[in-house]
Amino acid sequence: MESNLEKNYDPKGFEDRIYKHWMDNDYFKAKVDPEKEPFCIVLPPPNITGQLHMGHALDHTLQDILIRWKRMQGYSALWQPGSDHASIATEVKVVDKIRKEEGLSKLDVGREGFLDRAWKWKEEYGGRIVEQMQKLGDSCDWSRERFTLDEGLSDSVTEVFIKLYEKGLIYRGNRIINWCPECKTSLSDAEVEHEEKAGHFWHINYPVKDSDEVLEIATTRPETMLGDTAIAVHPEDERYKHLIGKTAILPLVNREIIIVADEYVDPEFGTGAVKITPAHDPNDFEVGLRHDLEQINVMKDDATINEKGGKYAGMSRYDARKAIIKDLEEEGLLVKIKEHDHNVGQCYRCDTVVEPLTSDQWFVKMEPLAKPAIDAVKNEDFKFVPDRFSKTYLHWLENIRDWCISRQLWWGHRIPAYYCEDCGELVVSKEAPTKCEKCNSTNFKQDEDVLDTWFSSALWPFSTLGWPEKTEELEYFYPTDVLVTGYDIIFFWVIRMAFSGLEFMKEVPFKHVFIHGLVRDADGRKMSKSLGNGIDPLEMIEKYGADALRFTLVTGNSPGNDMRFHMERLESSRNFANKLWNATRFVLMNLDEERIQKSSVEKDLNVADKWIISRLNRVSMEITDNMDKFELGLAVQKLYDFIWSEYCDWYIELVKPRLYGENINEKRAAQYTLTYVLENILKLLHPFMPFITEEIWQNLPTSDGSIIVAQWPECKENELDKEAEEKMELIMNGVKNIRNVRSEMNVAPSRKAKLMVLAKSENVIKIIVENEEYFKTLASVSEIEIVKTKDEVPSDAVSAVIDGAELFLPLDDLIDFEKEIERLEKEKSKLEGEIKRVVGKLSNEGFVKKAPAKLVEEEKEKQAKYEQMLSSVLERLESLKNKG
RNA sequence: GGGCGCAUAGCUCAGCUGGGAGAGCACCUGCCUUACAAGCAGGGGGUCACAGGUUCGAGCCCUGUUGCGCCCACCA
Repeated sequence: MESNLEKNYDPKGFEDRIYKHWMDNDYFKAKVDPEKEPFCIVLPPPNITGQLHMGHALDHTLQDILIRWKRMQGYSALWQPGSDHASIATEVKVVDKIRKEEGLSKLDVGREGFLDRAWKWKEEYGGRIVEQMQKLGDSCDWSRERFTLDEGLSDSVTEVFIKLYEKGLIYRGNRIINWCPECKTSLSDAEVEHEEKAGHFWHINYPVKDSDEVLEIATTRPETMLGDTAIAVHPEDERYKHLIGKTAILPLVNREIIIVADEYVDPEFGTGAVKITPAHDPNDFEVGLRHDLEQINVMKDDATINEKGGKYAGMSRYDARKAIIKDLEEEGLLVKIKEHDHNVGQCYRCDTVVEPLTSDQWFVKMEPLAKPAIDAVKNEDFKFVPDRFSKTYLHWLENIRDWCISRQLWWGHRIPAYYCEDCGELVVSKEAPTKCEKCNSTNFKQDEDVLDTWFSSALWPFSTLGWPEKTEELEYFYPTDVLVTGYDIIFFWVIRMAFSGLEFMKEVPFKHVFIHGLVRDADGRKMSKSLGNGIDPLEMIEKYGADALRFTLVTGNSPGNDMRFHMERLESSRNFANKLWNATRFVLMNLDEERIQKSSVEKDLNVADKWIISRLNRVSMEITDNMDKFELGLAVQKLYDFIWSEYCDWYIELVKPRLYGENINEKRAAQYTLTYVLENILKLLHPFMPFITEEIWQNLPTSDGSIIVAQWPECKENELDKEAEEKMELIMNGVKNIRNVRSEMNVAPSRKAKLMVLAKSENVIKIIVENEEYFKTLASVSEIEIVKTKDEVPSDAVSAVIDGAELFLPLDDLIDFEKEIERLEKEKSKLEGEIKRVVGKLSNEGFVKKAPAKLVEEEKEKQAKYEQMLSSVLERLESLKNKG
């Protein structure tokens, strides 16, 4: 038959067309279908600011594999897409754009003006990443695409906020929080990255009031002394006991500060005396609460010193640090400077060093929410894959602190809280109240802040399905089945989805959390913009095709582990696609009719057909099993080996004689099997390489519709044909051995040779004779002669010993005896090694007694086999040496 | 300070419940065999980091050591 496939594999020629075909036919649309089991994955919503990077490519490939696989298994499979408004990232980008294009600041354009521009930005750029995802082949149900700031999701955010508030789990308070002076907003603990940095320990003397004594303290951030309101010592510290309750004079500022006793102080560390700055240090804040200390915030929102800082006002915190050190030195109060490494918190968005400071913010009270989330993992209501990440999860939840959710930004969900402008009454509600219940005022002002981006992402698994409405989607698809994400966002997202789902749906949001690692560059470095070492997945798709990229990302990758991206691997994936492409061309070229019914060829299937079908069945069982366990890398490796090494390298070669032969029945059996196995290969490969499999599928005369909805091959143990597998093993072994001998003896490939077979077993002889053709075509054998004894074999023959038979190739003058002896010696020592191992095992009483009987039996068979083979080799050597 | 991961062929990595060490790339030899040179056939190459232990049997389980990496943490 004519093949419609292009001669060369060129993914660019069909990937976009295929994607369009899927879209036009609504194959990604998931319906609520009571006849089917639901399967749902929610896409981790990419930021609208984002471009598709390798991390997405990996993350999406894994999800798409699972979704396509389940869809083929007959589930109603929903991959729920959408994007995240990414509060900070987007706001920074838009602010920057306004500044560049209009020369205006955020305040200049005002809240409304800013939001207008931000939405326009979203309209313009928010869709980019969707197009990029489509290049990769993501089979999301795009008709259900959501955005964290769209109406429905905003409703669910408000609903959640109000419910938590009414339950007393959201509160507003003055607490110490992480402040980013660059983004000018508060951050949650998760949004601060800690990095060990070289710094200094400055030892400073604080004079004790009305005495000659000084108290030496040590600090890493001298500028915060402007806000000191106490010094703390350990209550049992003999050195300082007499000073407790006295006051010290804060140098430079000349404020009187109290000396308190607090268990928090470690007498062994530093000088054992700690300056306390409740407004700029989380520990000091706690100490301050215990001792009722004043909080003096000395910084503005850009981390410059404010008016409370006296002469240092207006300086940046670092300039102030220098100036203060200098002044202390001049006053003789600087004792010493020590090198000291310490942890510095940095903003996860802009890397600016975060300043802890006290501020009025909104918080979620975490402890009551964390508990069910902890239990859920302990009770295995949902599981991490691999399991070790449950430790990370539990550790974070068990030590969780309240979550600061308010952000001093405009792009996001505005907090549904209103203040009476006359009496200050706070009202939390969906709409602005019309009248103050306390003072009857009608002047209300909404809270200026927006919510942490992750507050809305936390609701993603149910908000996207329609919650708080009771939609049929929610009923059907929740809880979702698998969440696929990188280990780096367990804290940000997984944890928050877990407790949110449990709180509002009373059920875990997903059954499995499938964790993957990072894609690093070839040198193992993290891909990053600043290093410029990022590899653009779109460029790779352009050059090698999406299938090759997907294949590369999933092969040899085990769950939770980082991987390095190597171009050579991408090339080898592309080569694999090319291999499949060409195999298909071969099949298509050799078909004569549209469809061959199995029933019409069943009686003509030969050992090769039965073998490849049995192998296909076995492999498909194993692959399904691997996929059930999320071992996608193992599954795809098996498939690769089966397709390349068994289907292409062996089976296609095995069918050629029949395809080119005269016997029509034999030919049809071969044609049937070729296409049958190919079809199933395509199905098994489809989740991994969707484009090429679809392109080929649609060019097969035997296939219907789209492979995306074809049925996943299911197989049972009893469909395996062990006899055919064993027979083919013998044939392939023989062929391999003959090839090996010929190659080692430097026999020209064009030279045919007679094959003489010496075997005890009639069955072995029968198999070899029946499959004479294969020896002829695959091993350059001219004819086969069965011999009864060695005497019939010419002395100048080379031999190969396989299990059950001895194979001889009489090569007349071509024999190099020394070489042959050398080869046989090698064979001999190999066999001796094997025998030694087996005998060692079997002579071990413990093994024979305790190992499974089946295993012992197998070892015994091996021993007999090897000994038989060895004696053949020895005889052969003997006769050669006699000759020489 | 706690927790976790990694160490297997020259390179990058697989190795699922313990039962004769694998792949890709690289290397060597021979092949343009009418699907494929992005290919075919054959080959070389590993004390599975180290030291103990459990076991009839350990790359795999346990203990310890070393090296590398990551995460968490309020010692100023």
